[in-house]
Amino acid sequence: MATISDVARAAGVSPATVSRVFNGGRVTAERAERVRKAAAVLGFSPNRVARSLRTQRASVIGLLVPDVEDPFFASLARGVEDTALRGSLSVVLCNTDDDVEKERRYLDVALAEQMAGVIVAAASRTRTDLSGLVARGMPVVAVDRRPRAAEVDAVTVDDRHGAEDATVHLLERGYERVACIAGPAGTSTSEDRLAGYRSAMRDAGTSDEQIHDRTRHGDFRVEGGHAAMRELLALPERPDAVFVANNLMALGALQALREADVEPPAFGVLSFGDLPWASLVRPPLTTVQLPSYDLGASAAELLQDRVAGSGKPLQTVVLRTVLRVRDSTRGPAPRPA
Amino acid sequence: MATISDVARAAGVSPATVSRVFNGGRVTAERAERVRKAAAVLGFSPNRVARSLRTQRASVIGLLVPDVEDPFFASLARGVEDTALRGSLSVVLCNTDDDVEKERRYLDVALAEQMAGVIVAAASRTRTDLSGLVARGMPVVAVDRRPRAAEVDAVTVDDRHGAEDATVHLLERGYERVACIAGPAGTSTSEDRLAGYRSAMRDAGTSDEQIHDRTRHGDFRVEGGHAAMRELLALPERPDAVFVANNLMALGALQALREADVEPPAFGVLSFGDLPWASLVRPPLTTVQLPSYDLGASAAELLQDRVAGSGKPLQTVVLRTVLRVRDSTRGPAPRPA
DNA sequence: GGGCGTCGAGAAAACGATTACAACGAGGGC
DNA sequence: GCCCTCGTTGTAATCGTTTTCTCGACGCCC
Repeated sequence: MATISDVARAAGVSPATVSRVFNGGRVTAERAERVRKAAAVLGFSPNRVARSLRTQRASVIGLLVPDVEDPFFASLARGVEDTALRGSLSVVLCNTDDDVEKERRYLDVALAEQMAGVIVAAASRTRTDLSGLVARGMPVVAVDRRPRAAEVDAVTVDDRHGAEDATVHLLERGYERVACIAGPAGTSTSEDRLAGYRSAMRDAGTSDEQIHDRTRHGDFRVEGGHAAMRELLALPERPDAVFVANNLMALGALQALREADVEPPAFGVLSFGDLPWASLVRPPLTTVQLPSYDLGASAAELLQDRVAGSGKPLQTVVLRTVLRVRDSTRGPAPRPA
Repeated sequence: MATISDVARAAGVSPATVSRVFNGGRVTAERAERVRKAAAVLGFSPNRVARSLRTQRASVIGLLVPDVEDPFFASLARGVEDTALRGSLSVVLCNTDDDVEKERRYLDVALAEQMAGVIVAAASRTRTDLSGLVARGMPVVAVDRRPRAAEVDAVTVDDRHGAEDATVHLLERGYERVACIAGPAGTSTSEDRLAGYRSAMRDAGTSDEQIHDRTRHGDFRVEGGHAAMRELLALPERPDAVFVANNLMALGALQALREADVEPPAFGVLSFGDLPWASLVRPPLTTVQLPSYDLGASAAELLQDRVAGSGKPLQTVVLRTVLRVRDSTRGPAPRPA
């Protein structure tokens, strides 16, 4: 690779001048032209590593998600990447597997790598520690999940209302014993969605004991949804519908239902979080659609502002969910009169 | 952040000694201990940017895929990331959208960023140009799709045989007019799969004209599959089964079938490339399972070898596909005798 | 015409690590 | 006892940029 000095020599100027040409310094038109020509001939493009070292700012941001194989986070990642590209930032992808230790190691890398900033879907609301980054002046944006300490910008969805609306929908459709497969304790999304479910159930007159009995916690993964659904089906007072707190667990729940020969919509199924194939499953699945792409895009925009040095006060952007009603919640079989 | 000199001062040694402690140089045990203690106290970890500049080698690799929202590439990305992590490399994610120009820009970034290497699922077999990177000594591994110029390592699947087996399966199940929704011309995966389909059809005695008439090209995306399926359904001699060359187009094809009230398995549907929900669609979809994760993992391993300076001759690793038979190809309705 | 402000360009000092080289001390062989 | 060798350590150069000075030239105003 040609260096800035090579270009300088070829154009008969100093390296400083070349740098100024590429960074918008004041250079006479004639010299700038000579530099540009020389750079083109030599195929020069500034070494970003050296630039980073000097400016103490990289053109790379980190994106920490639990698992990019989850369609929700894949879409979010896509939103981040598209937006970052427009700001000529590169995105380093990190899968944390919701493992706080793994997450911590990645955050250390972000520091050592002098990344321009980090977007993180925190593995744990209480145990994820972003204060080290913040203290060292690294811009951080929380996405999807709120971290406990509120010292960073955040982009989330309105989990609580989304879950409440969804649960109300199930009740309105005539289901009488609506169960809930919640996420793991300790993530804000899980807790908020559970809160929404509970709130709707209480409003409908269900007792706290019943609500508690009909709630299971999964791990936001297929297997967890499967196991939780089996437990729910084994209850003495078997539920007739389930609100599942994320897409992958809904997949597991559907499998469990199929194994037990229980079919929607006689048994109502509603997934919080869309699935690309939700309309193809028979019957098509009612879902709460999450603006996953926009979540990523907004987070990336917010981060870019911070990287550029915006001094705005911290903000939390909350995006809306949309209930997409399909056949899986059409209503229970009419009861014999 | 503490620098190496800070640590050196705190430990009462020279920066060189600190560096040696961290890079396996010869240092007396007593001093090494002092250095480690000082580093721990100061929370020091070597600045990777400075290290990269000095050693001319980064700890970041680029991963260029068409679209990480495609479950196939998401899984592949996951394989790359997991493997890279073990070698303490970070992965920069780049979505090319199969756009050669966008891909070229990303390759330029890889150079400017001095990345350790690049794994690329080439946007085009003929127009993707990796020679610039290779000429500058950057390790490159092609994944999933073979580039034309064979001067790089590659990890692919056995597309041709997989497609041939799949087509044979459809024929064996009694379908008589097996159509094909192929990918865009110009990618090796598309061409190899089409070749496999053709080969099986010819062996079954189908004429080249008929084969040609029953073939449509899509863009590897949902919409392309949808459009192609509609065209196929409108043929005067309507096919009774379709071999779809990738997962997303299969999704589109299924939608088109549903809109036309055509149901598998009376109409056979087989997807090349798995879908996480293939078993949930009714009827469950027969697929050719691709080792997407392993594809990524192998590519990352190969790249790490190269980064470490392995002088082995170039290699191409070909992974096997597995035909996963499900109900969508159970066979056509028995014909009236 | 002199002083002053402005603008452009170059020299050189960072940024924080690695590493070639030289220096130094100790130990062993003769 | 001297010299050679070997193993550790420190000094300083280096990677390729950006950026702060400094300097010179130029133009303008009084």
